[in-house]
Amino acid sequence: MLTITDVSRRSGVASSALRFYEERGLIASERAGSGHRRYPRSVLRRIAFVVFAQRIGLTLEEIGAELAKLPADRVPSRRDWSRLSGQWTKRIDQRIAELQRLRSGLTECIGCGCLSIDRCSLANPADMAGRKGPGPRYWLG
Amino acid sequence: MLTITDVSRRSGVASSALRFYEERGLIASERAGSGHRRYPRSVLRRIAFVVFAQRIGLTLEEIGAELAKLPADRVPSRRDWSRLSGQWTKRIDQRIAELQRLRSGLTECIGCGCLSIDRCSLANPADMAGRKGPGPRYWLG
DNA sequence: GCTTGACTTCAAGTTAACTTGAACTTGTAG
DNA sequence: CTACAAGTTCAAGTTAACTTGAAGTCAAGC
Repeated sequence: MLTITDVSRRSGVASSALRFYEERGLIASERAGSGHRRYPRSVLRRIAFVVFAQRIGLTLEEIGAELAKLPADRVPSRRDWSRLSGQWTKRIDQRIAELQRLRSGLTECIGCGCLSIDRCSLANPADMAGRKGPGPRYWLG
Repeated sequence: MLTITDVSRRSGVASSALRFYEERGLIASERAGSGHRRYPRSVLRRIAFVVFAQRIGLTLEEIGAELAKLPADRVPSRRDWSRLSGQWTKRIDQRIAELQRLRSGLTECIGCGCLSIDRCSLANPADMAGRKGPGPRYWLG
């Protein structure tokens, strides 16, 4: 069993973040008699999954939903993990496609002078117009 | 000259956001005798640039720095705009490359079982380890 | 026995990019 | 002339993902 500092060092995730993840139900810990956290080795893979998923662009809430699909009664197998990440390929491809669209817009659109908002579909794509509710635009990408 | 509501409707950007952009120095306005904002048509292109740049992943601060490179004494030409966006292609390509790296990691890495943080370069890439200072990891991607 | 370091909880602070609300003024249609 | 929509400023709230600080407990070495 590992202490929180052990896990932090091995995962590169700060211990404050580990406590935060626990609060959010992403990881779990047992407690030593003293009340200190003790982690099984398997938590490292779970944390790796979280970090990986974040890089891809999932929110912690989404990640939590994914992790909830894992079997609770045993340490997840290789197969369990790969089932989870099956959906990600699609998501990555979508994002790549958007970036490529933006990329071609750079030459075609800004270059040609059509970047005038109402005529240019790149400047005001559907997912932009379709946003609703408050909150920073940043989170809606 | 356009009112703030005109500009908001034509750009799809809320008027509160337009005032915010002005406060940040991204756009400017003249004032009618009443104190109400009046915008020249050219502001629409400037706003389009901001929106576009955000989709690509630049922060408002970075965008402001780019916009500062435009000539202040005249309405920017097509050429002026395309000079600015010249750097973006590189940035987009880098992001696409990272996503593709992550994508192949999905099958190669999670699938094979090496997603164990210390052995897996995907779970702990260089740019991740190299982060320093406080603040949420989200902003450092 | 005592200090030092690791751990705990809980509340509050940080960041970017806005939005919302309050309190007030201006413009326009009837 | 009177509504009422649209504009203004300024302060404070919102979101996600954490970090930081306070105040206290636990463990190991000298």
